[in-house]
Amino acid sequence: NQNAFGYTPNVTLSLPLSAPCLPSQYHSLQSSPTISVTEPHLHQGNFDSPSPQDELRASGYYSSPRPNGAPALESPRIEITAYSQFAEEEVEESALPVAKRVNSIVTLTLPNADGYRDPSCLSPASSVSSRSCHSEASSYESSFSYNYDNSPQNSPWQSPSVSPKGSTLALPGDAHSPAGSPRTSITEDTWMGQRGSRPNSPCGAKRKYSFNGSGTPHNKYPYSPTHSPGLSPQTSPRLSVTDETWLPNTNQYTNSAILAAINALTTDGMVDLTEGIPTKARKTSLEHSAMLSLKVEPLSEEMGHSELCTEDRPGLKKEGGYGGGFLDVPQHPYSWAKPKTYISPSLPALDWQLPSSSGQYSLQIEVQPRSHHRAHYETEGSRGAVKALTGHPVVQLHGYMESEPLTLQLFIGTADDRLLRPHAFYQVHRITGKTVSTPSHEALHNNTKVLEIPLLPENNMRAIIDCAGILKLRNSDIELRKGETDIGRKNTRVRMVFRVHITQSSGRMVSLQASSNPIECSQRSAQELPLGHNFQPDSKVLFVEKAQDGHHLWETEAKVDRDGSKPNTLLVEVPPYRNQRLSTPVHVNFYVCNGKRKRSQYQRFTFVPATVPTIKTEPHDDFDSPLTLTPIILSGPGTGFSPVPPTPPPPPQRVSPKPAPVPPASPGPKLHSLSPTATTCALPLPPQQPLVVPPHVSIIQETPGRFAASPLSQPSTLNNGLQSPFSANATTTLPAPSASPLAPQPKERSRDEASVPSQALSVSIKQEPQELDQMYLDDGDSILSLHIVVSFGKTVLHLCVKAFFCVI
DNA sequence: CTTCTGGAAGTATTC
DNA sequence: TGGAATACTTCCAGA
Repeated sequence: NQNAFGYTPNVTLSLPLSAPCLPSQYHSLQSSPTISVTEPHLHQGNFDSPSPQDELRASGYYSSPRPNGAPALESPRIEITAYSQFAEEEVEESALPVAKRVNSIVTLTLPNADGYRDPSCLSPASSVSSRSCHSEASSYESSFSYNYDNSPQNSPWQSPSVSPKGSTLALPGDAHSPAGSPRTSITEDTWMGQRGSRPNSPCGAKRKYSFNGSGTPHNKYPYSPTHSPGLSPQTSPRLSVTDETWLPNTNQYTNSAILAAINALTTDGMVDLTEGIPTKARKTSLEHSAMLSLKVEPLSEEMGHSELCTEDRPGLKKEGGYGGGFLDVPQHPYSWAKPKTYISPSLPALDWQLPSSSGQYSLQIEVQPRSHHRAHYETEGSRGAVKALTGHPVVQLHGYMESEPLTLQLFIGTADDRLLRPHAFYQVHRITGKTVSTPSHEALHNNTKVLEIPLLPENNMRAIIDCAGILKLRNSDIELRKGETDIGRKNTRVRMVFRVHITQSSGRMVSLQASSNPIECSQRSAQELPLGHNFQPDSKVLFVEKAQDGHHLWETEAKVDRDGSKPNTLLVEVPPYRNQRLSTPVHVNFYVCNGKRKRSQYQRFTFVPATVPTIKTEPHDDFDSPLTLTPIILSGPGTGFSPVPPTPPPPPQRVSPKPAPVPPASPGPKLHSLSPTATTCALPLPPQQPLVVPPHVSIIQETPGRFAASPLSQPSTLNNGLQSPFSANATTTLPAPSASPLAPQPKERSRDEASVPSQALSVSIKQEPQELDQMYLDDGDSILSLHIVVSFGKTVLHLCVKAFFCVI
């Protein structure tokens, strides 16, 4: 657990405090889980792991993971969190005239040498072109930016109602004061110079990827504290969590919080006591406190924003300053002038786990992004928007009947085995241009860039995400940030995370979140790893069973049928389980291997007793929708390939993410949807079905996302996910999952198979629709063959399952 | 001329 | 400890 929750962004210090009069509206947020609400089990795909900690937090999704397992405090509290430099920038950009803004940025205090030259604001990251620092686009965007900085999450001291310049209530560091105070100036040239030079690599020399960072030669650090482009020492939310992890005891923790508070109140400009020292080389409570800024969670946050607790808080939107004449830029097609729909002060931190549905509302990713998208560096031009197999990702909010438009937020999150959180090495990048149909604008939430997209009732609260690209930040830059514990190397998988905040008539706000399937962002990985394609002649498929202690109990290479394989297709025969007489389902894993370090993620495969003829494919992370069939032969992607000696080092076992309820299989003559979260095809099975090899093989594949709720009545050819009952999120990863070797592994899951009907052959697929090109059943030789053809970009994964039964 | 991409060379880290 | 293998970034060039 320590590892799993050892660090989490944000949160950290939770001190019981008396809550100042809080607006009821906000109070409810904190005190009631309703804000983010809903029962845990409803969140499929949003939780990475149902750990005890999670349970503890079940009552409020807002709470961040606590490494020590301490339950989140229910009462008002103050969180001490790294302050985001971005917030500041945000303010400036959105509230000040361009000229002024630039100037302000230029004068930002750069207490943190290792500051992350945040691309997001000053840089290319936020502009249409990643190469331009202050492009028109950038300016334009900023005019629409919300002032996240004012969010209580960022600073309890700043009131959203503060003037656009936020000249008052400056936080610990002047750096956060938009108005800007005397500081070292940073010109664009300077900025450019830094980022432009390859040597940017902070260390210049080889770096050690040790968490303690002791190996980081800070003296070689090229960045001068005063030159860092607007990076505040506090850095990311992760800092907090990290702090917790580092802090051995509560006392220290508390002290740190107090120090932080003191600093926040008395320091003019962040004073980094340890300035100059490599972040990772100095993780002491004191140090942290120095970098921390007070942060109040929703509940207590209000205290600092009481004035904002009213229905109308246009102030939060920069339009105030914007409309007030600060900026004279063209109006965006979409009017963001509906403050009511946006209440930043109460927005949950990005690292908080939120449900995808609550009550009548459900935020779903209708069309999943492709399994890989090459992210671009700041030194490169944009590499375009993230795409889906067919078009672009699509997100829709279901159950919302109001006429008020809402704002859909999008940020790039992690895709590892830990709780979802903003990815430190990737940022969403706004894409504009004639090919983009969806308006958007960028905002900053701590160190995370957030793309805000309108969700309009007239569009059925559905948005086509064709405006989001992914920017890759240099590992060296990020790793040196104070508090950053993640390493970038081989940490190239991300997820698009969508959020929507709905303010109900009661005043309560419901925040929902839906995360996409993992997306591989590195060029290399996308070209070499078995991502659903990239199958090579020597690719092999291995089945592995591991004991709890990690050692291998069984391992065998699956036989590949080259004759039956087609280009980009691997036809694999599921090997018989070592024990032909199972009494209970057995979980094993399989993966595709293209070479020594080129392996796909583990894919779960479950052998079940003959009485339960089902196959479920369970792709990694997020899904609940299983594909249950009675298979004998499983065909995968790739072209035929020859067996190779197995070489599987047991990858880290993944902790089961969200407790996805297994849809109850309902026996019936036809395919139909069994649950809102998964489409299931249930076919009646012959009473006594003869099974070959393994009496019954169960493949469970899961993927995060949503599914078509419509019943599948025609087990015939299905075209593209969108129309397929299996649509919704089909990802697939059967034989060739898309993942990096180091990527998260299949997590423990025991619930899935449990739902397998004993008398019905059920097939449920929950994958990216766009990736599921077609599915059809054909009756041949009394053997029902279920073919699932899933395309991964250029390649196609062909899953063929044959069973001795007939479709009725 | 700019942006989008696919490739791949050059550099940094690991093995 | 040096070379090979990998992974990460930066460049190039064509569309």
